[in-house]
Amino acid sequence: MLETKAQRQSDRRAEILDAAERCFARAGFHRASMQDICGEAAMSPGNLYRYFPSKEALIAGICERNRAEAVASFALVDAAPEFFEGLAGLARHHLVDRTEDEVALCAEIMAESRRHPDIAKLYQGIEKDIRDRIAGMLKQAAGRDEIRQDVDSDAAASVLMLLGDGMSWRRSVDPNFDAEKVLPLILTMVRGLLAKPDSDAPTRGEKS
Amino acid sequence: MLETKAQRQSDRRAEILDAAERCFARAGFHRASMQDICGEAAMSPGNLYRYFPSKEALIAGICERNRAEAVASFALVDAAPEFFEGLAGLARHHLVDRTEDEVALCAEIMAESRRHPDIAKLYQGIEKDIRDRIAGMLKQAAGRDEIRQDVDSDAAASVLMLLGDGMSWRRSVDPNFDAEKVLPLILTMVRGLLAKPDSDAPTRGEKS
DNA sequence: TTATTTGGAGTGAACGTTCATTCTCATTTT
DNA sequence: AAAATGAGAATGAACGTTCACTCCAAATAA
Repeated sequence: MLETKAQRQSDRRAEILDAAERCFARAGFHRASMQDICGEAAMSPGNLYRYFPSKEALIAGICERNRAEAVASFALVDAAPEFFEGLAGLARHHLVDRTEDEVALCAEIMAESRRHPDIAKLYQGIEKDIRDRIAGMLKQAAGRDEIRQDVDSDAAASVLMLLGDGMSWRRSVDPNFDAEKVLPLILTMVRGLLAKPDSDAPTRGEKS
Repeated sequence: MLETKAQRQSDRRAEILDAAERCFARAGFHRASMQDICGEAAMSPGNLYRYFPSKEALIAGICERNRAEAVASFALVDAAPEFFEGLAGLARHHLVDRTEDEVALCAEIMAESRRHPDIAKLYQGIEKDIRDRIAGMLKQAAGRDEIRQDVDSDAAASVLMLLGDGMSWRRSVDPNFDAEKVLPLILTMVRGLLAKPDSDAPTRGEKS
């Protein structure tokens, strides 16, 4: 009974965040009014404000949810038998399989974090989490001798995140962008950057 | 006399756009009020509206100015003695040398084009311009036998633009991002993607 | 020359709208 | 009955835009 109380609250909050995500993805943070979100959530403003104290708190809530999901997705890499295979899976999951709305929402949060200091702090925390995890992943792969030893894992992590952002933005800005078509080229490039020079997985034609 | 009249108008418009750029870069498009811009331009609202019919027209004006500059910067590649050298120069010019404000403004326009259909159309026009120019650049390099012949110049152009967007966003979102440090890795990757397999410019050690 | 007209440059208060948030009151649950 | 849950009108601030008006330099008329 006491459990279900908290559970109901939590469910309601999740529903509201779902509605907010849809609205933000559709119209952007500033153009999505609280009234819109109330409509989407089938709820009155007064009631919604009992669950979230401000519009900003909605973004914060959405960020936190996404953080959990993003961090969890790194299990894909750890589970894969070989590093580049895991990386390809992660890239596909994160950059191709995502819905338009998810990509749009991510773009929206990035754009918003450029101005709102609180969101910026929150977002940068998430980014740091992800960056550390990527760097760790690279170190581990180097330890297993799956990639070259002399990579600067910090700089390489930056490059991977940069590729991710680039893919996301291209998707959300260019209607003709075909992530499926571009992904293999990206992976080829990353292989060129990280693979050991004498790798047995030739990138294109190749030569040792 | 008739010339100077039009000239004065044009100068005034440029001044207003300068002010608007500063405001938009600082606060974002939605949070920069027309009053702010008027203040920055030292001009009353009524007068400003004699030069631009709406806030949206300000963004459009800024886009057009940037288009001209972006397109012009491709001369850097054409002027370079060798393809990858030219590309590196372009990348540096576009991704490292730019001021924070310029990067922020670019991010702002991208974000805005995700919602405002008119801006989207304008921005996509610019992107098409740039994409075509990149594709042409690649075709030309292939013709000169400076890069491998079997690159899909369309997909490769997408990749290059994606790298540009990624760099820009990383710069504007991550305060610790060091473009200078990452650029060589990017160029290495691009070389790996485009260089001829028997190239005399090995990807990491170096070079003739 | 001096006086008068003209029209573009510029002003800033005011308008109508939108929006996040709050207040009051009703309904349901415990 | 008391507390939690919900509704929706009300509030007040902020914003983009407009409008009636002033100012001033140059053109024209006297």
